[in-house]
Amino acid sequence: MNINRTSERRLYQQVADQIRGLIQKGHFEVGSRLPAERDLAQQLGVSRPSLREALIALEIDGTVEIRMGSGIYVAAAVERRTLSQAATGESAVELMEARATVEAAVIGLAGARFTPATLRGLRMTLEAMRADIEEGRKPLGHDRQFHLAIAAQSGNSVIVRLVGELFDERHSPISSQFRARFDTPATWRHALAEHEAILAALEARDVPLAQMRMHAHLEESKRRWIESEPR
Amino acid sequence: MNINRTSERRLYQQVADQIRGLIQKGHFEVGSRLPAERDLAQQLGVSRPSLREALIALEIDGTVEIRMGSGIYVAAAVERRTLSQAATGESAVELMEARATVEAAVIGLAGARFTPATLRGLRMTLEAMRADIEEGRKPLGHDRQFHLAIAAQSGNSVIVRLVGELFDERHSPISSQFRARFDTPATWRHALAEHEAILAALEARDVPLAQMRMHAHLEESKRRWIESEPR
DNA sequence: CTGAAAAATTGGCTTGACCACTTTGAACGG
DNA sequence: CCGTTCAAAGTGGTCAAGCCAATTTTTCAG
Repeated sequence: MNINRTSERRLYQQVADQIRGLIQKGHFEVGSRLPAERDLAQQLGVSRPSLREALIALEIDGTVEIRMGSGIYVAAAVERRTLSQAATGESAVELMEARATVEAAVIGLAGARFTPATLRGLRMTLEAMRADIEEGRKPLGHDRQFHLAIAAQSGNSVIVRLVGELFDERHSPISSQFRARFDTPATWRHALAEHEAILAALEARDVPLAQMRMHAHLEESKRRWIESEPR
Repeated sequence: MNINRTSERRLYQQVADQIRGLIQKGHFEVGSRLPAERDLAQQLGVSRPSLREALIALEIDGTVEIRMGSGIYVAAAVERRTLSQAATGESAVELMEARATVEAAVIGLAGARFTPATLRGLRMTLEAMRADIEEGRKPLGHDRQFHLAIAAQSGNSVIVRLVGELFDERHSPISSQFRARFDTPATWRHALAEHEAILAALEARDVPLAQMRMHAHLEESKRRWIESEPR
């Protein structure tokens, strides 16, 4: 039961995913007690501090409940997820589908309103995003800025709010694992390339193409999410 | 900078709170680097593993960003707007434009999934709406049901929630006058007729036409709203 | 001045140990 | 036989010290 030590993702994230998987596969009943920290660490092939870091992550997202002196228990809240089999994954999928539908439509609305100035702004945002990636920072903020700047061109504050809320939902407590699994330099580079394709279509004044590419971008994000899901 | 050791809260939670406080009080600038783990642990009077547990909690909730070999950085605060704050600066006109854009796109997504059974359901809803109007009741509930039933055919719960929230926003305190001005038998009859046109397009399996008519319906609603506005 | 290599810095992870709280079960008294 | 008590075992909570790997800074040769 060893874990790849050279992965880009931190060890506690891998361990947390592994434990989530074991719970969802039914290796541990809801409400039951997990093996003691010392034993579980040995079974998973990691040290106790690393296991504890994973347990804190699992405790924060409500997968597990830790009782001092007693043990680690599978939280009742997980029951919902177990019912629909990885409902967190599915809701993340639904979220990305919703974004694909809405944001493609929004480009249609914004359509003709793009000016050279706003296009320059978008390009600057993407350059900042590229710098983030190359310099090891998380480009999340500029990712958000790109999507919101496009929405803003609709001139409709309700739509801007909507796009922002959907974007932020990836980071709600429910999807806290989203970032952990999704956030690697490789996936960010894909996202950047797709952003640039969208911008290129906008610069060419080809609104339908920009719509298609926005849709494709969010569908690809969904696919990357699904494929990164631990088995 | 000592921490109460006999508290019931776990140490990592106390440390995480303390660091959040320091950031919020401005002791650490956004984007700046925090002291190294070893130093920070000593400053806070805890061991390095305990500090690391706190950092994981802070990393998960997005307060902090950890870069291997580089340092711990204060993440750019993603300001999360609350729903209550939603309506500031947003007009009913913008709301209806947003609905027109989103709900037309949703029909495209739901598209081929309409079955004879669901179409029968939609027709029944419209009959109930007609009955409401003729018998002097407010058809608001069936109006909502019609829009939500269409959204539900997308098979995407995020979209259903979205359409529902946008519908309900007409009735937020800000738009309390909406109903008073808009809610007349004449306008409801117009709305019903437009609903029936949408349904007819769906029954004819003409998705693009249905999209156009949904868009037109909500644009017409907006127009009726504007024209009824007192001058 | 430039660029590459070495040193210092920093986070990532492990081992081993001790403390505090909870549970368990056996001894004890009724 | 049953309930109580209390000590031992089990479990999470925390700490200390150290080594490794990635990054940053410094040094120094060209």
